[in-house]
Amino acid sequence: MVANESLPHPGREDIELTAVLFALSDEARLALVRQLQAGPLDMVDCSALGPEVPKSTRSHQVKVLREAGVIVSELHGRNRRLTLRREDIDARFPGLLESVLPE
Amino acid sequence: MVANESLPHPGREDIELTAVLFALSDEARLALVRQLQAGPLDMVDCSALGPEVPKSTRSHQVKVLREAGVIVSELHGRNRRLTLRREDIDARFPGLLESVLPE
DNA sequence: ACCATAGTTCGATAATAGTTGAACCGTCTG
DNA sequence: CAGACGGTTCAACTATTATCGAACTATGGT
Repeated sequence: MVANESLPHPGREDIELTAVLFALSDEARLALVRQLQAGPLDMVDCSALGPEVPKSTRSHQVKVLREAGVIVSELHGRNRRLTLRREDIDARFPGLLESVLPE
Repeated sequence: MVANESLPHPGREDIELTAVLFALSDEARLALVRQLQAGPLDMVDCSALGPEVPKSTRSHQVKVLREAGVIVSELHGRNRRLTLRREDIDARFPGLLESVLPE
């Protein structure tokens, strides 16, 4: 398995509410999503997960959000660019992000 | 510890978002909360948790929702009456329930 | 071409959560 | 007042999730 391959993301229709809620039920992941509100961010610049956190742990947290369909993780240069899937989540569960993320 | 004692419920201000999201991130618990949308229900009448589920398991599921502040569980005769804390959740996280429960 | 960077994956371990039977407790009904 | 009923709690077990080091891999810069 090559790190380069584009990682699997669920299609919009495959996003499950319980998976989204679970992904957001963790302080660190919620903080990351909140940070992504302002726009896409390279993983390395995401301070939300904490500076002291090993990269394998960070990778895991991002994976949970990605597999739940909350974020997109694309290869961008030698970084991963993380993007909140706002339109998809809004389409599937209108009002959810608005209620969970601060204004 | 007596079963009769009123069980601990967090005050409105102590309800934490991550705990609520976690409580709702389980299909059975989510189904129960959806059932409670229509109004309070005695625990014994809650079909959402499934009919084959042992009572200790049901008690545990209800506990998670109660401790998260999602529902109130009051002694009502020899039953437990479950009530969705709609006002409290709405006050703390406006729009959340509306987005998570079907219209 | 080399090396540093950013990140994934794997494997092990720790921590948390779920499931269930058994024992128990109040309340209601007869 | 003796059941039956509806639940809670406990303890043991299982299952899922989190954490993190180590090995590995593209990529970009020099």
